[in-house]
Amino acid sequence: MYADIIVDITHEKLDKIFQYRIPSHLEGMLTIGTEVVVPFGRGNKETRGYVIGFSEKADYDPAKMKEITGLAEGGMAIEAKLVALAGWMKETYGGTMIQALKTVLPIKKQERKKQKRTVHLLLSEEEGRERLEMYLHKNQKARARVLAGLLDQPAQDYEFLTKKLHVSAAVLRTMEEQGVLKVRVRQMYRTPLPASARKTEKVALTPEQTKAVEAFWQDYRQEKYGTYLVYGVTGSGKTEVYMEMISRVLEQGRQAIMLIPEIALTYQTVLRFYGRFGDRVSILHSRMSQGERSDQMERVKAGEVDVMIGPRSALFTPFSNLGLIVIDEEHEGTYKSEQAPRYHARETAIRRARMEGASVVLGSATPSLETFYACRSGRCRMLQLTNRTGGGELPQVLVADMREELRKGNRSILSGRLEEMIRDRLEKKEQIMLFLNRRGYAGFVSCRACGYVVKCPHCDVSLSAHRNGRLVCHYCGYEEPAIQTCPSCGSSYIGGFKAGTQQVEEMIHKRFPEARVLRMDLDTTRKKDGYEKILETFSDEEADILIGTQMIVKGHDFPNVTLVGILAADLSLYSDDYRSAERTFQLLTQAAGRAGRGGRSGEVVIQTYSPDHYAVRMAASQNYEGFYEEEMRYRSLMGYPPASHLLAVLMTGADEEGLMKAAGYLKEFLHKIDPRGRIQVIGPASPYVGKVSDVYRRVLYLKEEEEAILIEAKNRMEQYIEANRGFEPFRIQFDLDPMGVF
DNA sequence: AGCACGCCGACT
DNA sequence: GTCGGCGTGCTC
Repeated sequence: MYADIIVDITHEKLDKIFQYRIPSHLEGMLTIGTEVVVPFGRGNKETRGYVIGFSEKADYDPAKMKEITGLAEGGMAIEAKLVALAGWMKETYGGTMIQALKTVLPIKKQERKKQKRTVHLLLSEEEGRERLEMYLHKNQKARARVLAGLLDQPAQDYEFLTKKLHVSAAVLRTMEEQGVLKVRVRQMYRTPLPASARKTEKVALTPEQTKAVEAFWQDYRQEKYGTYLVYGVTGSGKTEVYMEMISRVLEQGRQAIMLIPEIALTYQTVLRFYGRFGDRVSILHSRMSQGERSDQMERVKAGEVDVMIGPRSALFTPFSNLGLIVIDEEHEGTYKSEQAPRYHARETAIRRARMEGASVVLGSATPSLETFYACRSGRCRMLQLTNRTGGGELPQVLVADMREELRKGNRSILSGRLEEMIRDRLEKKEQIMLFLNRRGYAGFVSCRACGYVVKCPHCDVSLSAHRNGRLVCHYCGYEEPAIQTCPSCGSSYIGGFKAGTQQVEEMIHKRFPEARVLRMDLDTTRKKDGYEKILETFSDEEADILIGTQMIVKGHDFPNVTLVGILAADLSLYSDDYRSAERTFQLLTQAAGRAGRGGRSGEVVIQTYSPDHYAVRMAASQNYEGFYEEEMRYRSLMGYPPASHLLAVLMTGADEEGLMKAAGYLKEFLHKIDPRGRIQVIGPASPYVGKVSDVYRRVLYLKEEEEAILIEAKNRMEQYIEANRGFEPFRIQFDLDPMGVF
């Protein structure tokens, strides 16, 4: 009997199974997922690794095979089921097996991954030059390279430096001993868990909510486990529905996971769960310390917890009898991981549920196209909530055509209509929210006179203005020179949008000097508790107007808000990726849902240069399905997800020319393995940020209807990259169905 | 990634 | 001849 081990070193070349003999003192003590220490490499260096299987026969010369040293001290075992899930994640999303195993491990014992190493030059310019002379004289080429690099730029990223200059850790270590440089390691900090809450009463469900719960329960009782979408307008009481479903699953002796996009925004939700389920509930979030996290995991393992609430990573809570996974606000982009494996929590949850015989419940007022598409094709069952529980009316939405304003001579960022309404609310002592959606804004160029937006003739996404003034497509690399006049109407009011929240605040101060204004954006919330303080102040009605970015649109009801102004709907509409219309529709709908929550009727003003765009029109009429139909037509036409699948291949490296060549080789290779041209290969394009601290970036996009074919192509590329030394100086990452563009 | 092996220039 | 740096190959 031999143990199959994945060693804890992230490198493509080591991304395979190593077999070890099991010493007699460990017999019967190892299971799949156990963390062990093994001798590895020529020096038999003690290395950590995970047991991912056992084999009867040796696939490697048994005479050369080494023995497992022992169990890893303080090691975290991964549940066997989660090891299988990690295998699927590696296969589907790319990356190494050890990366997949570590993401599936809810608490990492060591913080190594989070450390950032930088190299600093300790010598003065003059001393450095002298030392460089000496190195060159002694023919110490690697040291000379490093020193020359540091003289050019005295502080550099460790990984970047070793890759770019092709020097080993040993060289840097020697130079550190010589006092030439210093390697600095930066750590993360910790914050504690919130205090517990008082008991909340169980609320009686409305007939509609009951219907949704019963539809789910009918299947569940018969052990029919599936995927459901709770599709309900803002304020329709989705959380009550989740809680009832969870409570029934718990009665069966099973456990539940509830995923939420960001803990801070749903603090109130967490308190409600505490109130309902008491201390059988636990939470997990990014700002909790290592100790706090492992305490919670201990409780899970001891069977003291039945419900885990948390972001994406909470999906991997090692429950012994998982029965339900709920994903609230399933359309949110935070469910997609930014690091390899770049998994999507929704798909991964569905996979985990299928492996363990559990159900998945997704919830949203504006479902992702993926989920709605799944409902249409029968892979997901829709449970609809159409009424607001408080009986409140949906707000009335007005669209202000900013082209018209310009024609009338109004060049400010506030339409006459909105200004008038703000004045009216200030007089009535009602509150106002002004929303500037800058997320995803990528410097598109539009005409303020007619609304024309410069687009790529090949990809139908907006072109972005680069620093050099040229307009560039981030999908295919198409370029054209900047333009001075609008090709559509001849106006010279063509250019990028420049206003930020500060400018809006200043403008409001000038127009309404008596109004008390709060601003919420990255600057004002960076301070500790800045976020909560601002919301509290506004909630206590100590301010009349709240100006903010997308962070003001979700959670938190402000009953006295009767007017919501969306200043520039176009900002997210013409960001340069294929999801921009969807994101805009979601943002506009969610922002509109902020008005009139307290029984009073609310109004929403959407300011736009594109009043005819379907995302704006459909959001104004709160017509999700109308939007879905239009948007799916576009996605099908262009072959974007979910109509088709898209695989981004992100390549980074210091050598721009070599990078371009490598991307070319990879594209050629794809044509070779796909002679019938099923897969459409686009690029290599220069991403929005084409260069970050001297690291160049290039992206290839692959389009293909069938996911399995793209995954196969990814695997072939991974093999090809590993087998060819030419790719060594570059980092290559895969992203299946990316959320945005690079 | 990180270690040892072995090649090759520099110096005693 | 020997010392020591640096590229190369391999890791159960």
